[in-house]
Amino acid sequence: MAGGEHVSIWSVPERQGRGPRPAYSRAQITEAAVRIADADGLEAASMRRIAAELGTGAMSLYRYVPSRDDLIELMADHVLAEMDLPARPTGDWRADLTLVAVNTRAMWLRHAWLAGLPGPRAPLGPHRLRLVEFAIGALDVGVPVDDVLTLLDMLNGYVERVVRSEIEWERENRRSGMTPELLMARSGPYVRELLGTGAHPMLERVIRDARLPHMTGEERFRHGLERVLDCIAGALPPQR
Amino acid sequence: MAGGEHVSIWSVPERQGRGPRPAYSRAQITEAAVRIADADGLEAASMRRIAAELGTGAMSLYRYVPSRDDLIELMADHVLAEMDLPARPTGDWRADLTLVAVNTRAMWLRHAWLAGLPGPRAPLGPHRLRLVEFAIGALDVGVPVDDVLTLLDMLNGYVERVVRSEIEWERENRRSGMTPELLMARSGPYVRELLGTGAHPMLERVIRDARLPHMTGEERFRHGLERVLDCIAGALPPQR
DNA sequence: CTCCTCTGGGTACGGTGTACGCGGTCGATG
DNA sequence: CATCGACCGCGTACACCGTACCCAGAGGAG
Repeated sequence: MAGGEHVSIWSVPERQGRGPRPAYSRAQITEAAVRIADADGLEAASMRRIAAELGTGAMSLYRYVPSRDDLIELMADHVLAEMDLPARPTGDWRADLTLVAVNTRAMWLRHAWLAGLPGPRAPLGPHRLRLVEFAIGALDVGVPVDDVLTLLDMLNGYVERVVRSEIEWERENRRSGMTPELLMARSGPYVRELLGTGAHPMLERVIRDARLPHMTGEERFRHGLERVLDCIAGALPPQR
Repeated sequence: MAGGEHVSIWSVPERQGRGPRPAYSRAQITEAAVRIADADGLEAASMRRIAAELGTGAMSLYRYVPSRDDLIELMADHVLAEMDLPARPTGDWRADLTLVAVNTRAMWLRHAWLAGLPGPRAPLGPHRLRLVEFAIGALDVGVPVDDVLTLLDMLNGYVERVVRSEIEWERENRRSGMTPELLMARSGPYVRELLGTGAHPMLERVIRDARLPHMTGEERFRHGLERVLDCIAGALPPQR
């Protein structure tokens, strides 16, 4: 595959139709990679292992994809296809954005490796395009387009941050093989030492008063999401 | 260094004081690693290269740090020390949060590798602790602790998301060695094809009407930040 | 002084992404 | 239809990674 020259994978056509018929396809390779990444993490989805999953050699994949980074971009867009949204916004922006947020969280939890990807660049993948179309359209309720973009950054920022921390927490549990309780107990001495100094009154207060940390991830997320949507509502012109 | 058993690097003391005097220190190693990561990216900060920077062998570092992941956690907390904040919130929550947000952005731009780190787990590093103390304290203006946490997730989510995309955009420019204009021109055909289908009215509208994309990163960030702070203001009980 | 822990450092192992080159296969062209 | 060259799958090779394990020697504790 031509190396280094391309702008983004989306401008590189899959094939140009001379020579023998390809035995695989980008979609096939992408699906295999996603399967492995879901099971064993993104770093396990190495070119060799993906190739092995397909029954071929590592270097064969480079006939289909310029580099592993490009393949990862394909993976990221591929899983977005799972998110099924109405063809166009329903007119109820709050319901639409809730749908996007909840679906995004579910997808990130299903594909935890999404959390480790680089930030959002231009949304050039077809499925991402569809998603931003829907989201922007949902908030297209008489507010300047710049404000729509900002509000969506705020919402998506909240979603991604909270889900990232959920994922990280779960990974921590899995990695150490401990129950949450045991993990708490392990870090207990350090935290107790921290609190003992009295230099962290807010941390103390959070541990004493906050209810969020005792809720399930789902509850915590929905609760915060409503707050964020309230904030957005306050920034929109009065509806109707 | 004892492997695998520890909960977090913060509960592993640096030394226990028998035998010969250590030639290096965690701080020294961390600083060298940060220097390299700033210059050439996180993946360039390999154990071998960090060790070389200090004039020693790769395996010597493991006397100070259990693993590279732990070293990265040390790095992340280390750079937070650059953020100088007042000892305690000033009483003007909006000014305080602006300070945090602007400083966070500046730090991420200085240390672009922060964008690739795993999500926020429990804030156990000393500098991160200080930061969350300050932020929570700033918003401690008569609203339930849970709401404070949510609003901060929203604010930090916005900041991180926007800065991530800034970093990714800049990395793209650097990687391809192209000017932004040339890059635009390169992806032009693809985008034009997209718009030609008429299936993306919102994308079209953004390209036509949005002013945000034409502002500098700093302007774009400040502009959005004010919007987010407005949202937070709306969620607080009336002040005074 | 002896002992025993801890030091810095080397070697080795099993992985990684991918540059390059090979022989064989076929679609397009003469 | 014959031929040609682009494209196929794939193996080898290289430089690099994190780190398990081992060793000789330094130096505080008894």
